[in-house]
Amino acid sequence: MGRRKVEIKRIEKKSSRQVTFSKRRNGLIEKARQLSILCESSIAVLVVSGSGKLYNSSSGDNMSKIIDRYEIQHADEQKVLDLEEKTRNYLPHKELLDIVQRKLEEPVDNLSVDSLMSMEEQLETALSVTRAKKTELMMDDLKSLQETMGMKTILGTEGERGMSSENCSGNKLLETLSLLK
Amino acid sequence: MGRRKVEIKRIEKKSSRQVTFSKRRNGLIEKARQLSILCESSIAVLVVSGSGKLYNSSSGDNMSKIIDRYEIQHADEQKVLDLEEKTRNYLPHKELLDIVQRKLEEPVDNLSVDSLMSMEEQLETALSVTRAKKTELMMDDLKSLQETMGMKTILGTEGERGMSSENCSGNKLLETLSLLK
DNA sequence: AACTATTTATAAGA
DNA sequence: TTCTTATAAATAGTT
Repeated sequence: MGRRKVEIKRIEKKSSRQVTFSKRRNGLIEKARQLSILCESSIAVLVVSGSGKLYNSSSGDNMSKIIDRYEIQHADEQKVLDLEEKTRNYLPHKELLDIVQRKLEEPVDNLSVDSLMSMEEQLETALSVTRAKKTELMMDDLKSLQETMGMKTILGTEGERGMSSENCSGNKLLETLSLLK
Repeated sequence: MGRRKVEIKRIEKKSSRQVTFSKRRNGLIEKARQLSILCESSIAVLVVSGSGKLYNSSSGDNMSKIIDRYEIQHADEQKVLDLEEKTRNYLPHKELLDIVQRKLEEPVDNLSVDSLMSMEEQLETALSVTRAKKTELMMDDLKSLQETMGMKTILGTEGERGMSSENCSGNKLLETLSLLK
């Protein structure tokens, strides 16, 4: 939509690339805003320019909420796959937490940016491992829930009486799952 | 761009809203893809429908990298503001870390999804506090760096010899800052 | 899921 | 950068 059709490939001329970047970025964000209003939805757009500058917009809800919603769905499932590798590559939890604890007890003046950055990294790992464990557990729950469901179908609706006590977390799980998909 | 002009306000008819949602969502994601190619940029689009379903796309780089880039810039600055409030509302670090440590030592079978979710929450707080402390320190460093810079201007380029040892983290800080904006 | 009349976005030029 | 305008592209309503 312009004086001529453009192929979708990198624009070589830097000045044109910059002008197009600015125009289309605004266009994209405006489209996001419209969609969020027209269809009652929450939309986040994050744009990182070639030079690393960040542009972002969120409509319908705030950015953190939208990103959280993404992470609920994706962060764990990826991380559970390489959980073992991660635990191999990082300190065991006990050691890690000992270190964090010692660090946080130090008076602020003795902390360096470097040590805090490293602590941040390690806490993130602890967090991702915790999340992965949670996902693991939820998957197990889901499996036994599905088994129970299957059994219910065979037994008819009266079968509920036979639900085993191991699956008592099913209701909480269902609540959680309804958030997930 | 259609048979008639539409006002940008919630579409009341559910079926039309759903059709428009689907068409415009695809349009938005395609626009993002084009922009990322035309202008060598990385773009994330996250869409949460009214019913809570998530659609997302990333082009130019993977979603986690783009979200990380956003969080480098935003997560901390907000959190440093209500750092005091947060530390008031949560367990002191030492206690928290004791609990996390005990929990992580338990055999997996004894962990419940609930306790892991709570641990996750608490680790996130520890993380945000750690980040806030880091930001605090960096701000302090920045201040003294600016003071040194000011002094250099007054003293001329030969003034470098006088840089105080407290500011030796300045170079590292500059590296970090260049990532931030 | 296709079609097409229109509107909207935007490429190039000023 | 901002505006103008010819044209391409997206899409609203229809089938």
